[in-house]
Amino acid sequence: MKRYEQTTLKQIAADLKLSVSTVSRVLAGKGDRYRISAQTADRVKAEAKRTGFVPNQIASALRLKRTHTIGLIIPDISNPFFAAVARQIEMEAARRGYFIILCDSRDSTGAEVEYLKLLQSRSVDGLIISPVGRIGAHLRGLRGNGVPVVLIDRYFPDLEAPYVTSDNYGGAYEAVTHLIEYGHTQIACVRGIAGSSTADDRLAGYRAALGAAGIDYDPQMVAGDDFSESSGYAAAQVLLKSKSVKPSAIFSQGNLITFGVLRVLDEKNLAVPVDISLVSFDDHYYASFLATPLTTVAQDKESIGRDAVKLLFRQLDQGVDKITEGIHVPTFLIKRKSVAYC
Amino acid sequence: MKRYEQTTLKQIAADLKLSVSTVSRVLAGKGDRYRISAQTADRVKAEAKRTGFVPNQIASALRLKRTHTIGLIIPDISNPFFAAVARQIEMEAARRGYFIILCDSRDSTGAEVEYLKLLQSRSVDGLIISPVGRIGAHLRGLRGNGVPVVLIDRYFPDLEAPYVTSDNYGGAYEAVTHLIEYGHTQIACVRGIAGSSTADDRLAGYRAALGAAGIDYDPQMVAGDDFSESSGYAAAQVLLKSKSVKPSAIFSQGNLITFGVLRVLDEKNLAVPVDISLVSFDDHYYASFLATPLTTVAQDKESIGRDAVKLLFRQLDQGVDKITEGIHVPTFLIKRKSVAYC
DNA sequence: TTGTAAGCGTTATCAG
DNA sequence: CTGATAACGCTTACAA
Repeated sequence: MKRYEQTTLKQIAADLKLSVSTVSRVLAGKGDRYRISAQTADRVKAEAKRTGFVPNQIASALRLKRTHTIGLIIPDISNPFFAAVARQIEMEAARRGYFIILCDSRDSTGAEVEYLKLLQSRSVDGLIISPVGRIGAHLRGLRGNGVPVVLIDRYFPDLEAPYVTSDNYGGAYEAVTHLIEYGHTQIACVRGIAGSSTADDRLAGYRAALGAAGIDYDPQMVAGDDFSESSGYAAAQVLLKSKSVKPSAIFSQGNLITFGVLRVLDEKNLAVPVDISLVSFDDHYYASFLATPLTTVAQDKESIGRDAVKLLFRQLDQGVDKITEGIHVPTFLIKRKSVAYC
Repeated sequence: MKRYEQTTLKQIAADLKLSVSTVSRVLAGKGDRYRISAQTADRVKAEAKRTGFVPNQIASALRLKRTHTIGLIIPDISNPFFAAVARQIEMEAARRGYFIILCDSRDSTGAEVEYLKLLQSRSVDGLIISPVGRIGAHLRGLRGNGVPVVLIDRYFPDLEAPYVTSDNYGGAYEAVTHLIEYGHTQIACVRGIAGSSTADDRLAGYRAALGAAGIDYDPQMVAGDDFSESSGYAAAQVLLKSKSVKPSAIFSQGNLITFGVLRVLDEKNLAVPVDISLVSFDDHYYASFLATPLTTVAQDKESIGRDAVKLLFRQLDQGVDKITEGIHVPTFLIKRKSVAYC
């Protein structure tokens, strides 16, 4: 806050005819260690309370080179998945006396790179990021400089940085296998943004499940550009309009995508699951109340957030290069009513 | 970031045998104003680029008493309403070169007060807050100190602080009137947290609509403790179990509440709208895909976020006491299929 | 056109 | 037990 007439150590010291160091030590809780007399300590505390002293963390940060701030860059805070993860991260950070600077990259690589630079000039102590593009290089530089970084949701195979993500491969495998068990062989996949580990791993899981069942993989069965509603909408349209392909089931890679798919289904008067079966990544309250309660692959957002913070602080404690671990948090398939026998 | 060997003005100055002030002036883009020769300016810029100089905003903030940071305190970032507002706020702030420190108060007054103190010690330049409790006193103190504050979603009638909120009264009035037009007279209201302007105004709108139609207000028709799903669930249960009251329609004050209500309806095998009609505050993608597409009161979250930032910066420019304006952003009723004739 | 020096508020080191 | 002093990195009068 604009600290108009904020009390400072110096003022308290002057008022009490003590030195700033003494006041600092008392107020920093180091009175005992420096054997400040109980008397002076009390006087100082009283004066601090009287004047409403609030320590200036900016000054402290400058001196200590520790801001107690961590930067959080995510593609879209209004996506329920990221909102839930962000919430968990904020809580875990707060518990440890850290603040979160929230940066919404709007799925733009440019914005992301810009944020990275700005956060650096804000001297954040660490960074949790769900990267949009392949900014491995940038991050490598940061890590090389000793800045702790944790990737969430998406990671780079070629960047030896710690990350936390769902077991996207396993989740997709389970979802598609579920579909196959219900007799489906013509299964479409509406994918997220190509090149992201999230979309790639889910696609790999999809292919593996198909393969395990002896079903040929057909690239025509895959569509979609990113994780947005509009991409889901467009993809579902081409999938359902196609002459060469006739899906009896759809595997959607994300919650927003699913809305797009549902919109197309709605427009075409296709009912779930009688006309077409549907499984979606990401779970939410609403999934059970949809026209057809949705079968979903739920992600453990709390664990993702918690583990991300844990990995970040471990780097802070033990050094950046000691931690390169990647965590794949298990998903779980919630069976509702959007899958029927083919 | 932990700026291990970060370049500083001093280093560049030493390398170039110039003074820090010169380097500072060039790199702050004030070369012209101080008539630094193009020559030296170029040398400085080149060296800055070569060494990857990033200005230390912490030092700058200490010197200038401006952190370019604004604190955002909200009750729950995973509530889609707040997530959307937060996103807008972040974007507007970023446009102006400001960062957002995100604080999730978990609807706890204690946490909120704590955050307030911490943000103060972080010297944020301003504060946007959706208050949980009646912390008017705290905020008054801040404003008295010249700290810009904007309230969102909820406001205090007794605090002359600027705020931005939906026209909750009007939105509720319209929703309930809509119900009445469909012949309902036994309309229950599942409310949010008592004492919040949001819940109070929506209740007032509800009562006014009833009154305008000559329907008596029955306190038994009102239940609910806060804006959570569990509160909605509990409230709907008492409402539907009650002997003294038989609602044919429900007006839910929030999106999470609505999930609770739906859960009860589901358990009791009550269908919307044939057995009971339902209107809910807050709109979302999912509302149109629910078993019964939901009639909702949509809030203009973008405007709320945008206006909040606008009011904040106006205070920054013109002084805190100049701005005390309250903005009520219009809502709009989206009619879908959850309301039927009684 | 450039340099000097003071100061933002804190903390750490050294001294007593 | 307490104090003086330097330093963190930057900005800005004031000088030259």
